[in-house]
Amino acid sequence: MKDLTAQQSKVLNCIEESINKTGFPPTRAEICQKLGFKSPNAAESHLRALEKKDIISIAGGSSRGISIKNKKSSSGGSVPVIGLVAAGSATLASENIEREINVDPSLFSRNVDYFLKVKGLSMIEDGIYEDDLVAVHKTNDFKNGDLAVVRTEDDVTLKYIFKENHKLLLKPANKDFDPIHIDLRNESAEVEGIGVGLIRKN
Amino acid sequence: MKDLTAQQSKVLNCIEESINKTGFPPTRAEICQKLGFKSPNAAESHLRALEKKDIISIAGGSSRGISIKNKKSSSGGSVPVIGLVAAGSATLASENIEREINVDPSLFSRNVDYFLKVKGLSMIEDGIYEDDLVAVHKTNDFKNGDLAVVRTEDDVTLKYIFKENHKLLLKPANKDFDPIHIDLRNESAEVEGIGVGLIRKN
DNA sequence: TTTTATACTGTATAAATATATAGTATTTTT
DNA sequence: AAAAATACTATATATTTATACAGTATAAAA
Repeated sequence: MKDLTAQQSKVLNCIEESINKTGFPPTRAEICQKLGFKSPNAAESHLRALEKKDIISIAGGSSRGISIKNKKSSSGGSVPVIGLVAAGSATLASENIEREINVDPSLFSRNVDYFLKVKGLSMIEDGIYEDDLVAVHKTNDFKNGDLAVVRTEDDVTLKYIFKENHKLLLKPANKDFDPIHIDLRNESAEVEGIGVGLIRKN
Repeated sequence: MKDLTAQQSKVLNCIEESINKTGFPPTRAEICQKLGFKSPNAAESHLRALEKKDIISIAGGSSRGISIKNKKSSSGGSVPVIGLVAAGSATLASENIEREINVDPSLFSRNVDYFLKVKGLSMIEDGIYEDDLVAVHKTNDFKNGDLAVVRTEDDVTLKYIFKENHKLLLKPANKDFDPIHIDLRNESAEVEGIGVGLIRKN
């Protein structure tokens, strides 16, 4: 599958969010409003690009006629649980999958691609504990303050993310932990996804 | 739940079919075409009736703004979500059920009978926040220190429970809240169930 | 018995919406 | 270096769509 641009991902996310939240796809104007575009044609052309890449289909002549293709498992989706091995990669590689659980896709605001089993105490002040399962929506798009799964050069970590120009701030929710500053000119870092929910087992 | 008439069922079917087939809800005109009505108001009034019966919701002022409520998906154990009304009863009475969600029964250590939507901040120090859904296993059996849903004489509350002879201690996880002491010789209290897990939506 | 709900036709229209066209600018691909 | 794709603003408009209003008729509930 062809890769999506950052903007195209945002538009796709916007569509997903609308369907999950309201039950129906957005209009061009609604996409513009959510993403800050000032011309309906901004949304239109992104939609056409997504259609060309076979990500969505657009029903001509009908309002809100957007549907997402290859929509995997509308109900009873089986979602893998991935353990964060120290300094390991949180990919969907089968050796990292601890188990699979069935979740109602409508449970969380966005589609859940996997659950990340939390290691460490860096987020305890915001109620995210060791062995909690954080529901992760795979995307490289985020807003400042989002709970993000970030792959740095030598680690995969769950933190609040803030970006300003070439500087990335990964902020823990634990005063005993220091924020991580990353200068994207020197180091690489990639957002794997954002946390959209949490499951805890007592 | 009120019963639907034959025509209302047809309209509801038509909506479901449209969502499954196209990915978005139908317009009034499309409903008319499919069911053979000649006036858009035929569809409109059926939709209003379905809305009144709380089967669907209609987003005013937007096209195709129809969504089906309590959309319980096909498979898996469906578990109700109960909102804790202030001083209300957390029974499984249908009027308290906010929605139903499907969960993998193997997710939590014990069978989940319902989810309790948390109100208040009495447990925040242990990572249980407002609007979190606590998975509750219905039982009146508990161990000291269990997270319990307790019905007191004038409230239903979620606290850690400790029992010693005729004294019951309900302990919050928030230093701003005082523990509740109940003398079972004077007051009644009943354990509705114990918390076996938690789901949080961001 | 009167009201309310159901079940429509028919007409009309303001508002919502898709969509085309004309530009500008930057980046990526060929 | 040229072409194509990306990423928009800005304007316009035909069409889609929700939705109100005016009726008619029947069945069910109060």
